[in-house]
Order: sequence, then C-alpha cells, then structure tokens
Amino acid sequence: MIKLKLKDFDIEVIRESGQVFRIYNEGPKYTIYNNDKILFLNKILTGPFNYEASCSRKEWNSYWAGYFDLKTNYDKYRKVCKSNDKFLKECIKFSKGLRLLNQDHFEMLISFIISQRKSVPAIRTSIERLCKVCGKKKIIKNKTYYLFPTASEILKNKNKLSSCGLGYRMEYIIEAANKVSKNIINLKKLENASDEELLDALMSIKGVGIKVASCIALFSYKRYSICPIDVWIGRVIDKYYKGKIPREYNKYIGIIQQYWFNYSRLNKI
DNA sequence: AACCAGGCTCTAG
DNA sequence: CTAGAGCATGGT
Repeated sequence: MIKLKLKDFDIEVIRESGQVFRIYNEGPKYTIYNNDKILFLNKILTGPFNYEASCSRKEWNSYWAGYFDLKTNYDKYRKVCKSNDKFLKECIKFSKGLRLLNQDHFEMLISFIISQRKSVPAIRTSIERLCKVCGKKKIIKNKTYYLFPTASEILKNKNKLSSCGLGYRMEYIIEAANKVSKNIINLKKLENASDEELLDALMSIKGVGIKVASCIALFSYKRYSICPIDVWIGRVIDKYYKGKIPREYNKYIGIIQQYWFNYSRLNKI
C-alpha cells in the first residue's frame, strides 16, 4: 500500500467517462484492470485527489502512472478552449480530474466492437460476461477476478460466447481474434504507424468502422488528434457548433471530445 | 412497453 | 458514390 497525492485525477470521473468499461467501485474502493495487472485504489476523502494504491511505488511509477497518463499535463490541451466557448468550459469544469487512459490494444478492439449500438451499461455487462467465460482467473485474498481474455482464449471458448449477449457482433469478435492470433494484424507494431495507416488497418476487420477504429486509436494509441463521432458527439456538434468542429480544436480534438462526451451523456443532452 | 444505445455492413440506385 | 434498411440484445 502506498499513499498518493495526485492532481487533476479523479478515478470516479474516469470510471464514468465511457472510455473504460472495467473499473469497478465499492464505496471508496476501486478495482482497475489492465492486461494481466489488477490495481486496488482507495479514494481518501480527507482531501481532493488523495489516494491509497495497492502496488509498490516503483510499480506505480513504471506502470500505472503511464496507464493513467499522469505524465501528461492537460493544461495545454484545455487552453485551446476558445474564450467565447461557454459550453466547452462548462464540460471541462464538470469533468475535473478526467484523463485519457492508455489501455490495452486488444481489449479496446474487442470492447469497442461490442460497443456499437449498445448503451454504456449494456457494454459493461457484455464485457464482464466475456471475461468470466474466457478470461484467466486470478484469486486475490480469497476473491476471484477475471482478466480480459487474449485472442487465443476467446477462440478456445468460441462455443460459450453465445452466453455473453454479443448478438450479431459475435462473428465480428471471432474474426478479430482470428486476425490477431494469426498475426494478420499486429497491434503492437501499429504503434509506429501513421494515423491513417492505423485506422485503415483496424477497419480491415469486419465490424470495425471509422467510429470504433477512432476509439481504439484514441484510447490505446494516444492519438489525440482523432475524434470518434458517435450519437452524443454528433448532437453536441449540431447543437453547439452549427454542425462543424472549430478548426482550432483539431489538434487535440480527441481530448476535447472526451469532455463533450462525458458531459452530454451524463446530462442527457 | 416502446424506444434507443460510444455503428456497421450490404444492397440498391 | 450516397442513402437506407437491417441488425441482436439489454437498459430505461
């Protein structure tokens, strides 16, 4: 257990922000997964941004700080907000402590294939079932935790997938797992690709269109200039920006849209 | 109980 | 090339 004083970091805001589906909370205690690692994080209520983490200081610095994108200062991104843009200012204020996580490539690929035409709560349910059915078990202090499955683990348990509520997306997921396990698509190697190459490679998978590919690029490849446009962001652009994203926002639009998304979804705009 | 969800594919024109 | 139907299922 280590104590942390963080700034500009709110695990609850991050949990609800629609970029991640497997952060669980019971009271002040949060459980966070990435790859084969599990972290327990306690929010200490005596001060804002005070936490207690279950890992060592060394593991925090070398692994989790990167996952939470804590080495990036978001001030410079927020500064691009135009002075007359009251709506964005309100969104940023609403989502104090939001970060863009650096999540596992394969988990993002499968999770966002599942996400199409589902609500966030429904996505969580499907992903949790998928992990229980296919993922490795980890037992910590007598409690069982399930990791997100690898491609080969999904293929090994193909016959059980129908219990995960995946609907017509099931065949997409099997194809994606196939392409990854046969190395037809190398997710690690795509880290070095240009934005366009990355999106094209991802969209060569059936069931991955421009929106899903953009989410994968933004949430696991740090592509801050890519903007996934879904129903919520579409409504925001129509309502507050006359159907067009201000050009000044293009460079960091990935971060801006996350503020838009979080605000509009939670306030049902 | 309708309606909609962090959309995509496929076909018709 | 664009427009539109069809898609499985769960939350609200």
